[in-house]
This record gives sequence, structure tokens and C-alpha cells, in this order.
Amino acid sequence: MRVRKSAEERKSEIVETTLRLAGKGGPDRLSTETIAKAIRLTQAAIFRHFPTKQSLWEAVATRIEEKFQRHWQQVDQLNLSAPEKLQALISAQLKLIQSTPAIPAILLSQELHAENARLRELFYGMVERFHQRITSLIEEGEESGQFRGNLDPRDAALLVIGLVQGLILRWSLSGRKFDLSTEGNRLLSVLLSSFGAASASSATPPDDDR
Amino acid sequence: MRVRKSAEERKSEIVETTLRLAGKGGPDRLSTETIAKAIRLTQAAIFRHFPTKQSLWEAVATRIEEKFQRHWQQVDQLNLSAPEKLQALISAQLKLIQSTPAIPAILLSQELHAENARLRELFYGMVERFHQRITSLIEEGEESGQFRGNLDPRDAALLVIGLVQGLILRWSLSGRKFDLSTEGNRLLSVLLSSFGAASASSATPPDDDR
DNA sequence: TTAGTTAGTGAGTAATCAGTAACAAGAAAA
DNA sequence: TTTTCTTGTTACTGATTACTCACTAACTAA
Repeated sequence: MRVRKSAEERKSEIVETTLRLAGKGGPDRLSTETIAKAIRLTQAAIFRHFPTKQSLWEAVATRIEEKFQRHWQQVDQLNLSAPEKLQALISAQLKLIQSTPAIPAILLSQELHAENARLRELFYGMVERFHQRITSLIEEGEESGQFRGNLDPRDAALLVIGLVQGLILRWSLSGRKFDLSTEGNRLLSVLLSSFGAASASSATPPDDDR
Repeated sequence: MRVRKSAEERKSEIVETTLRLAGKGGPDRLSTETIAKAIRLTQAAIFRHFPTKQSLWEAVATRIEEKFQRHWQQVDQLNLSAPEKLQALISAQLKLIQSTPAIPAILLSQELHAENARLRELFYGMVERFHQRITSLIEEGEESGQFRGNLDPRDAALLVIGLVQGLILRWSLSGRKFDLSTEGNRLLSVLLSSFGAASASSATPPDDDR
């Protein structure tokens, strides 16, 4: 009985630790015992704060959603053109994933989705909102003439999302060797230029971390 | 002791069954007991044919590779232009995945990769070979003037792969609702046309399954 | 017919897992 | 101080897991 924290604080700690550890051996292999040890608690203490492990995963999902929202809103507040905003959005997304590699692991885990329909819906919702956000930016870019007008914004947005997801998969399989943002910005320039936009090559704010 | 098959035949049966069942609740939740029951064997019999479960997964990975190769070679034999071949290749890939949904689940499983480096390398190799194949087709298309010459073939190929993977993820999360090939062909047309090619809209052979 | 090989069984093992229940101690209100 | 609520521990449970082992029935070749 060393440290005693408020339930709120402890819950948050458990969620963050889970999010940190889920990237190591895969979310489904992460036991409550391992989580507890990492924050120097007993395994039973976890169940003081979350009635079931599923509910812990749901809390983790909610936390991921919050992280996404925060990053996206930051991009919204920048005073940039649509293509620049798009590049900033992708860059922010990739940075978030690079700093929290467990996110794709959790998002892609068949095991978690199969046992918990609510989780799958939560994630599907996130992908949908991301898609919507990108679609809007492309529409905006078409209206301002920076993208070709004969492009279906929703389809174009799907290509952008695909770029991000393909990149993340390659990054995961490669053992997370290369820098996600750098590679992502380069590829996005290629795609955007094929959309008819002049490559907004240095659109992102202070993003030079390598 | 009902049916007694040759080791070769039984091994193959176990691998195919594993590949079929891995898509249900996620590969990591698939137990040797479940596999054994599905082919009416005892659980111990599995270990007559595979010394460890890991070795079973390696055999499954090899089988996936074989399936890929077979599909790719079929496309090679078609007498088509580069953009048409590209579309046929993607279409074949999507059909394969639609008929064996466990493939992405296995390819994306952090759990399997973390415990087995050989598996991760095998999969990385597959992605690399797919990438190489698409790169070649795009180079070919550039030389024949069907794609813009100012396009880096490797980058363009990454965009194509991203398209495929983004699509597969959306398909998985959506509960496999929509038809992969149809949606894939449509998106690929959009991307290829932005590469400067006239959309090879009906490039794929008898592909009208919906 | 017989002797050796091979595929498969039945009954285990130890380890790991999520979840439970009884009890203990810190914190704060009374 | 005493009471009460909350956070935590200790010690456990039943279920599931990959894997083992002694044994047996089917096939095969001399």
C-alpha cells in the first residue's frame, strides 16, 4: 500500500499504460497482470477501476478518439489553404501514430473487434470522421481551384486515407524503421500533385523532427 | 480412428482449415482445439504434424505466399497493356482476399508478428514483391506513354498499395459489407486516371460478380 | 503371417488468464 | 477520536491454453 491515488487519476494511469504496452506484443496478449506490474499495482487492483477487461479496452478506445480530436482541432485552428491543411492533418495523424504505435495495433486487432461490437463501431466511427474531414478539405480545395474539379472528393479522400494506412502497415512490418511523417509528406505531395494541386511541400508548421 | 490420411494430405488440411478459421475471432484466439474439432481430429493430433503452433503459422504463411504467387502469375499470362494488367492484378488480389478474409487478419496480427520474427519477414517479403510487381507495371506504362513520365514509379506503386490496404481495412471494419473488387476497380480508375492514363475501366477478364 | 512404421487417441501436465471475495489501511468527514 | 468511505492487497477460483506421453490401430513390405 505504497501510493494511493484518486480513482480518476488511477483510471487514467491504467488507460495510458495499456495504450503504451499494447504496441509491444499485440493488444490481445497484454494481460491485466502485465499492466498492473508496469504501474506497480496488484492485478486485482485493475478490477477495482474497471469491472471487466473489455471495459478497459473501451476506455482505451475513447482515449484514442480524444487524442485524434485534439490533433485534428489543432490543425483546424491553423490559418492555411485547403491543400496545406490537408498536409498538416496527415502530418499530425502520422506523428500521433509514431508517438503511440499501439493505436494501429488496437485499431486493427481482429481479436478485440470480434469480442466487442461496441469497440468496432467506435473505430469505424473514427475512420468515418477522418474520411469526412479529408473530404471537406478536398471539396474546399476544389472550390478554390487548387484541386481539379472533376475529382470526386469522397473518392479522393479514400485515396488519401489509403496512403496513410498503407504507409502505417509498411512501417509496422518494417519494424518501425523509417520516419512516418517524412515518408508520408513525400507521398502526399505526389498524390496531391496528381490531384492537380501545386505541391504544398512545406505546409506543416514546426514539424522538422529529424 | 475413423479416417486415416497421409501426413502430407493431413498437413495440408490443417493449414487450410487454420486459414479458414483465422478470420473469425482473430488468429491469436484460434486454438489448436478449435482447429482439431473442425477437421474431426483430437487436439494432440495437430502436434503429430506440427511440432509447435508457431510452425503451423509459418506453414500458413507459406500457403498464403503460394496463393499470391499463383494469382499473380495468372495475371502475367494475360496479354494486356500495362494499365490493364495493373487493374487485373489489383482485381485478382482483392478477389483472393475476399475469398480468404483471414489473410489480412493474419498479415496484420501484431500478436503473431511479435512472437515470430520469421513470420514478419515472410510477410514483409510479400509486400515487397507486390510493390516490385506494381512498380514494374507502372514503369512499363510510362515507357509506352500511358502514364505520365514525371511520376516516380515506386511512389506511384505505394499509392496503389495504399489504395488496396485502405480499402481492405475499411472492408474489415465495415463487417465486410461491400464488394471489394467492385469498389477497388472504381477507386483504381480514379487513381490511374490521375496518373495520366485513360481509365482502363473494363480491363479485368470475367470479373462481374455482383 | 509377421514385423516395423506411421497416424491418431486419451489422459494428462504446468502455466496463464480474467475475475472474485475477504480483509487492511489511508483519507476525510463526523 | 471515531466512523465511514475508498483504494488497495492477499489469496483464491475455474477456465483455457500449448504441449507431452504412453499406448493403439491402420497400413506396408518381407
